[in-house]
Amino acid sequence: MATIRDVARHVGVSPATVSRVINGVPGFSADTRERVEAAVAELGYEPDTLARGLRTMQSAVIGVLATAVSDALASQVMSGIESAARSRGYTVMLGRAGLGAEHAPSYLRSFKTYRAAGVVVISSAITGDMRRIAGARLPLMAVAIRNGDVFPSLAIDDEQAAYDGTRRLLELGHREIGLLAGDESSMLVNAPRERGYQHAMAEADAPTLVERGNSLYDSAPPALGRLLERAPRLSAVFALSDEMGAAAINELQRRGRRVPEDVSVLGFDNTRTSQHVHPALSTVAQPLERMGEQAVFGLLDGTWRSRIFEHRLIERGSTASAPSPAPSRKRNLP
Amino acid sequence: MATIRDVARHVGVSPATVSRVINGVPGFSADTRERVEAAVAELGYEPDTLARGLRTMQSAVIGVLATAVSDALASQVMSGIESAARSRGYTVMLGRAGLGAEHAPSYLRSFKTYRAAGVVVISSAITGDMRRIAGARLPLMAVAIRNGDVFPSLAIDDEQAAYDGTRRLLELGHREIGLLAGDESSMLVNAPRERGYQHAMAEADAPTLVERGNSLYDSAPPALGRLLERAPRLSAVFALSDEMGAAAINELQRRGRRVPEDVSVLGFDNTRTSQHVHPALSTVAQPLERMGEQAVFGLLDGTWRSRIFEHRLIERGSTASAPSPAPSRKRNLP
DNA sequence: TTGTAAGCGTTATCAA
DNA sequence: TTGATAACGCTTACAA
Repeated sequence: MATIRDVARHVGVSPATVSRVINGVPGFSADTRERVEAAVAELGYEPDTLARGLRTMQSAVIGVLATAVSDALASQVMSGIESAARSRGYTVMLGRAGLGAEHAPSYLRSFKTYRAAGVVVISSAITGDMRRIAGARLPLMAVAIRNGDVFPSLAIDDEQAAYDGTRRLLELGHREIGLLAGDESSMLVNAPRERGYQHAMAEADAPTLVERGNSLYDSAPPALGRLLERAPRLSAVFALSDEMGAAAINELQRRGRRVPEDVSVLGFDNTRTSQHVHPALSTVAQPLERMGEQAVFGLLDGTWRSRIFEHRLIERGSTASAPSPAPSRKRNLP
Repeated sequence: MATIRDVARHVGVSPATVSRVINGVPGFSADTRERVEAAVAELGYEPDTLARGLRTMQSAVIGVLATAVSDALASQVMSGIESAARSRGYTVMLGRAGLGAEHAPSYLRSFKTYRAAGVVVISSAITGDMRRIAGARLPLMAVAIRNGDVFPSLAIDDEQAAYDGTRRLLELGHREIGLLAGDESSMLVNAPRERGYQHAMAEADAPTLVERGNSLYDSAPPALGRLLERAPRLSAVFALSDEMGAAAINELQRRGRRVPEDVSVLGFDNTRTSQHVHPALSTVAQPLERMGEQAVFGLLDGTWRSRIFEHRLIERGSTASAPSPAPSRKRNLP
């Protein structure tokens, strides 16, 4: 591999001059510039990132911390991160924090010693510990989760979004709406969503009905079972994740209920999973890729301030008007 | 951030000694070792990866090149890569090559200047171009794709796997089995799979029936439509990707056919998508995570030789015996 | 068992 | 407009 000295020698200038040309630092004639560029091309010279990073005390990497790398939501955010990073000439370093964020410290240390420009943390909280490890040089920014001003984040207003989703179901004439919530470990995103649901239901004077899964597919059927046991005639299910929403659709159909004719299902997040069921899952969308992009731009431009993104209700085939209630026997008695 | 000199000064030894202790290079007393370790802990010293990499001419990073970051198959492989890398103290650098591998060169160059220990390329071919850019120092290893001995890879025997899948469908009594194939751009994995299908069908003297999608969900319904048009009474569909398989199940049900009672559906890859439909998709499984792990171990241990992994048929709810043929009118005529 | 010193490939400072 | 030089933090001969 050619070094900057090789190029310098080849052109007959000093390494410093070559460096200036490469980095666009003023201080060279148009002539030398051309000759340097020619030599760079001819020798196939690539600046050594490690040496440069050592000298400048920073390198062109963005760290990413996801709870699980094969998670659909995280994948979509990462997709945005990658494209933004690439557009700025940065590369992405990937770390899996684990469900309890147990690997976060070691990855953070690693990112720090690589002199990463910043780290985006996907849908898990930035703890004081993490901040302390990262230190002043390494800005952290959370995506798809927030906690007031405790840490900088790019997220939607989960409470409002869940409120809007519930409202829509209510508007469609549903009253018995079951909530498939996530587990305690992700309270920062689940609690506000639950509040949004509770709020809308209270406003409409409708009875609330909550069962808890863990946001993953397999947790939904049993939770749905419990919902159905408590409210056999429920006409809508609001799942706080698309995986649970997809599972709800499938489980409902397995139990002989039609979706959306008998019961409507609404999901959350708009991950690709929502399009992999039939009928396709209506869902409360977060602009995940855009959030990923903006996170790296924020990190790189030094404007790592929190921002709230617009959520959006996407209605696909899984939601419809509530079925007109079957005539109740009692009332029909003369 | 503390440097190695700070630690040295703190202990009252030379930087060299500290370095030796840290790297376990023989040449220090038990006593100094303890004192150095204490100082390291006290100062919170972390060796600078960049400086170390510059000096040793290599760094603890593994590059990953995926066609798309948010792809389910790639995600699963990456999951294995991450865990193997972490177990060896390596970090993962992520690159998205794009469908036509258009970004592969630039990422490869980047990985090279970071002095990565190796690169794993997920389900796309390693071209001569890529090899040339990587040079001798940067080993490349493909996963979930292969091409004889043209490049080193970890993959299943796609032809045999598709053959086995088709055989199983045949054993279940199916004869009219439609194939939902992928597109030309991924021929290295699709062609052998198609051959496997053709081979099994020919052996059984059954008519072949192929329509092409692009491996993604949305491409399947139209392709399935064409299949159904050509063979309205087909009793099984073999999809060469789980997304297409999932889509086939949903589309079949939408058209009023029961799965698996009327038509069986078999998928390919065993990505998480296969479990997100109802009935759950039977599929030909590749050990994706394990392949990812083994790829990094191979890269790191310098044994980057091709290896064929065992595929496995996973039967879930989407496959069953062929329906007994409805009595054909003609034959029933006396 | 330990220390000295050189050098990895850059860039920044200073002088020309 | 250019060049010499030092320094970034580390490892590794080589010397003691």
